[in-house]
Amino acid sequence: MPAPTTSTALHSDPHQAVARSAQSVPAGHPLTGAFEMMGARMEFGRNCEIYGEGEPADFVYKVISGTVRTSKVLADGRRQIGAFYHSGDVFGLEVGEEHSFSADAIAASQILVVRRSALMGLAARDSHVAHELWTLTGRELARVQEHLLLLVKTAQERVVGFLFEMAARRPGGDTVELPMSRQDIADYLGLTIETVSRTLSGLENENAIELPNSRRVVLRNRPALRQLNA
Amino acid sequence: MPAPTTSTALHSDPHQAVARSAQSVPAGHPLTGAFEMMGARMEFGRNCEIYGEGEPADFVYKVISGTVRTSKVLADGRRQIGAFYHSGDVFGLEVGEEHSFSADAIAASQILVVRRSALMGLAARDSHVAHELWTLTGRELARVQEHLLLLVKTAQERVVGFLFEMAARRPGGDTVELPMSRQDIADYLGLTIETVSRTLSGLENENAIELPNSRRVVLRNRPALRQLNA
DNA sequence: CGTGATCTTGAGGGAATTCAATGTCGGTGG
DNA sequence: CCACCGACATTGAATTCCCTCAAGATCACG
Repeated sequence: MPAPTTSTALHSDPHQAVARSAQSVPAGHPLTGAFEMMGARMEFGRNCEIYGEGEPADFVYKVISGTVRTSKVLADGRRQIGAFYHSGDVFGLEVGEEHSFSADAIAASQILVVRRSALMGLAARDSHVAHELWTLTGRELARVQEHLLLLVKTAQERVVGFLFEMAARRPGGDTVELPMSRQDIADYLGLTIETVSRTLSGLENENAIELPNSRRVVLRNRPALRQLNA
Repeated sequence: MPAPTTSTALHSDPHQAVARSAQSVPAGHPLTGAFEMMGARMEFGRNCEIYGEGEPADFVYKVISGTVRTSKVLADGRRQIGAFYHSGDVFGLEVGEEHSFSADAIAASQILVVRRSALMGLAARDSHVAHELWTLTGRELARVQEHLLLLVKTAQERVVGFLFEMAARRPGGDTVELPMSRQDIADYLGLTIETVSRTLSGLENENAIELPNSRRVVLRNRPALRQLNA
């Protein structure tokens, strides 16, 4: 098991803005639209905390630009990353009253913030919105299950699986931009930073990938990677 | 990573019964009640498949008695268990159109089977039912996230975590009944059967637990276990 | 009792971690 | 411009943990 890692988290409390901007929306509006209409757009800097684990889950968030990670610090000090969220992704939608993970921006990010109570109220009146909320949670469930399946594989399979996951998000062809650090990747995959690094180097030596720099990966040989993915 | 394990799965197709027994229910009924009224009670024998991975998710299930496991066979032949469901648990509720895992009864089980379309129709008309469906999916999400956190820990922590999980389910005090085999536990925890067995033996040597027989565990020293749980 | 399935225990090896050192990149100031 | 610095990433060597393979023990059942 990887050793504990410490991370610095700059805290800010930018949520007052929402109260001002939040506004009601005509019932019957589809959620995707409602999100845009009801929310306040906010900026978060690199490593800025958006919310903390255990805080009241009064808001739901949508990434406009940038990247967000959710994470949790375990009892022994180790950090597990729950997910990375990119443009268009919704995060922070909880069924319970508290956030089960904390969230911070990996890079400067624009985030749309919506009152949870507003969505819930809308859902209570409009079954389409209710269905949309349910679908969001269901997609999250599917994502976590995929993540779980990654964690029972070998280091190489985890890293390759991660690369495919990242590649699938943006239509960048075979070039994948990694907005997160090696430590973030390691904490997402349940590996150490050294193992991630070694594995990437190994894949490069086998001509499966190319590493122009540490934050960019080119998938040179997808079939070979597919095979390593098991 | 554990080596592939093969498992025999007796197949039966007992779903015709549902069509006969399914009946509509007055709108506005709470889901918990609706489940009982709309469903057909069915019996599944040990190792009987309830549904298979990739099959249309036309039904939702609730355990009346017995235990159910959901599992998935990975590309390399290894099996990952997604969850164990006990009395009162709902399983098989999908947001998509297909089951993402297969499900089988670990022991002889009574299962309540409900048409998904009936629930969905109810949810479309009654926001309380919709909320209930959403809550079910949300609880499942929380459960999978807990499971995921287990998989990044050491073998000992996984096994201890599993024992606590099982102990929390039934109010049996410190005595925990394990309805599943060592292989099932191993496939749930991403370990080998040998490691599970060794870890349990180790815990017994440290007087943290007692093993009257292979399917029963007595938690002798919860504080010590709590510590090992990290 | 046998017999097979399940579980436990042992010995050895391999994969990932740990500890440690070196390398790279971007920024800042001399 | 480039030397320096800190953060991040890579590489190396040794260790640890868990897996693999194998043998024995226990249990349920005929």
